[in-house]
Amino acid sequence: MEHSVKVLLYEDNRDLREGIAYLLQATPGLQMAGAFPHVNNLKSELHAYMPDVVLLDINMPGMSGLEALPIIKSLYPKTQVIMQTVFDDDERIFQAIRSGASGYLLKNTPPAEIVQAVFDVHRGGSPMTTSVARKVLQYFQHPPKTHPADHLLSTREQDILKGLMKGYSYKLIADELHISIDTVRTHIRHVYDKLQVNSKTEAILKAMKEGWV
Amino acid sequence: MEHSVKVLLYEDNRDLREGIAYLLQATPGLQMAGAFPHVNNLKSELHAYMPDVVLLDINMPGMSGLEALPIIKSLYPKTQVIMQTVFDDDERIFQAIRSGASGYLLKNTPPAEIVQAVFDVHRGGSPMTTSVARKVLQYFQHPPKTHPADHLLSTREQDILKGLMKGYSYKLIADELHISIDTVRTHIRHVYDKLQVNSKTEAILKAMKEGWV
DNA sequence: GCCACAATCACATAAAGGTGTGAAGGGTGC
DNA sequence: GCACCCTTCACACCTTTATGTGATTGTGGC
Repeated sequence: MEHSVKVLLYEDNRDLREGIAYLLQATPGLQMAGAFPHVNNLKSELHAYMPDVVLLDINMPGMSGLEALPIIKSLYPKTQVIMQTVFDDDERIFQAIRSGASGYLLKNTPPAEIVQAVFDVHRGGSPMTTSVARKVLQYFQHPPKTHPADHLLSTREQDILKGLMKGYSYKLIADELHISIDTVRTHIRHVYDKLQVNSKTEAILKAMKEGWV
Repeated sequence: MEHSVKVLLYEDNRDLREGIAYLLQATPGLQMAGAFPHVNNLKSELHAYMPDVVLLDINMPGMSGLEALPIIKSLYPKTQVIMQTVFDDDERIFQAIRSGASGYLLKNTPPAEIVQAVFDVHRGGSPMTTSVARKVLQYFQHPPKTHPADHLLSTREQDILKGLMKGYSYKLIADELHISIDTVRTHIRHVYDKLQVNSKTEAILKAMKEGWV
């Protein structure tokens, strides 16, 4: 094989940091470039060590791993980053993914798997704790819907809005719902008032942006 | 713990099927309900065994695993399905995910990990081969864009369409692009012709559906 | 040079959409 | 009962869009 994989580790817990560092350093094919308790000197450390893989704890004093991640990916896009955290809440996970994380491990991951994960990301895989993977899949199946419309718009108003979002004209909507076109106008007026828009296009765009596709 | 996890296995390769079946059957906490080389009797087998987890090969003679998956999920939504395949092409992966697969393992997965995967899905996780996970993450970061518009619509026509998609009126678009409103009309006419629509709304919806958001 | 096409503009007409105003019946809640 | 909202409808007036027809200029290919 070519050169060994250079790893940089950020982890504020000293025992954990030294433990992982020792393990990585002792693994053939891996090269432990450095291990730090915070990311305050991130840029200079990245420049100095040019790591292939960064193991990044999310919760650290000072700048968090989530803030550090986009910096790493913007400066060195090819660097693979594995996030580590005790929390598996959706928000952090998706923020990390959007920022370009290549792996996401919970802190209960056994050390041997961490080592495996480093190799995995370097080979182009994305090691993930299975519970994290599940959340990612669920996001696919049910893109998050913020439903303020449910109580903001009445059921009839939602019917009309759905009609608009299908590209229907007032007349078509009226026919489909078996009401007069003037009634459709009235409902649309109310929808516009509530969504604070004043054209069909704006209403549709807003409805889509808010997620109720 | 409560009752053991009931597993149903579909795999056309006899050696593989019997090997995995033996392993599952020999694992404490797992109950091997049945192992079949095809899904032609899927419904009756599901009804007979009521499995917690289904291990489903994609490439089988007759009905494929991808076709069987939606049937399983529609009949027994709570049943967890792990897909197994030798191919990791994007199309199959995303079709499986959309159909509700909870796990996705490549065929080179060691048997011990298959067993682990069964427990994982039953616990609510989503075991995935890391290369599959990578594709899923990439899909997140760069939602696929089909850009037929690039050559279908001229640059100016795309400018106008973008204006529409921002909710602008003809007049606003004209001002922004420093052209007359009649020119905007002309371009929009051409856009409608090319997209085969006949209203602003339809054009916007089509543009969004095609991905050029 | 000719052709196709992109980009610009103009004038005109009909259809669709947006807004003001008003009103009647049904339902919920206090 | 009364206030408030939802749903339904009507008429009027104006703006925005959609479409028909036609024209000029410039660019790139053959």
